[in-house]
Amino acid sequence: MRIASFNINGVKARLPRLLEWLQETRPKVACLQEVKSQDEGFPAEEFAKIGYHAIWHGQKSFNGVAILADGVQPIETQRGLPLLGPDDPDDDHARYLEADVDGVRVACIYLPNGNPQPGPKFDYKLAWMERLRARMHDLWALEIPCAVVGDYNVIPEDKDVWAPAAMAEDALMQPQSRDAYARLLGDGWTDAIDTLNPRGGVWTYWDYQAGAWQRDHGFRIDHLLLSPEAADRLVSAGVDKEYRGREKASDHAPVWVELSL
DNA sequence: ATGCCTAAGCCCCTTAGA
Repeated sequence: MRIASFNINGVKARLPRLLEWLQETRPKVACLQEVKSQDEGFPAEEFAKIGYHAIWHGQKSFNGVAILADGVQPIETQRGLPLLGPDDPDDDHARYLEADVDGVRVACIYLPNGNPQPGPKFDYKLAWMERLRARMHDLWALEIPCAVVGDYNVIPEDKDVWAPAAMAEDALMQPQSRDAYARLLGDGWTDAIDTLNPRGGVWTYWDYQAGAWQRDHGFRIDHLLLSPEAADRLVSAGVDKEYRGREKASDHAPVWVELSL
């Protein structure tokens, strides 16, 4: 079973590219981030025409996540991250959606960017990561194959960025961001792409600016984290890099993992 | 030290992204 994740940067602007990618790579599950559309504007019929059923959590202008499944309806299990307590500030961003597809629990995340740091946006990012960790503890306890995939907006290590110095002040690679990500791995989750490419040098994002794509100035922030029951069945994982070079591309490339289920 | 693109909104500038 192939599970893919793609930060599409606008579902309407990206629709032809997105349909093309789905038909060419045919993932069983496709998690989308930065849909940038309200619920009523989500083009579910376009996906249905090519055999994909969908659930989505939209928002005006930015954010927005969706889960598509080939030939089956994803069964929604959670929308938004549960708050950690009465003092936890309410979170109205559309950044988390979770569903069962053919016995696999799939969570689609769009983790906050956090820039500029320090500041309230960075605080929001770190708080969101704590809520995510709590949810992942619950997912872990299910003891079923589970994949938490999406745009984590964290560069885990220096080997995951073309020039660490160029990004030193960015929220994506602050020690607090990295520590929070490392805690997820410390809990036992498997970073599929890193496991198969331990030396690094794998990018999933290239900025639109300053010729970053042409110069291969990228970094890795789109991750696929697997529970032990899924990691035991890890066959391969990778980046559909060529889609970043196509006409009207997103600034992210799709990532995917193949499980023997 | 700054801007370099791109998408969306109520839309010819601002916000957000990373």
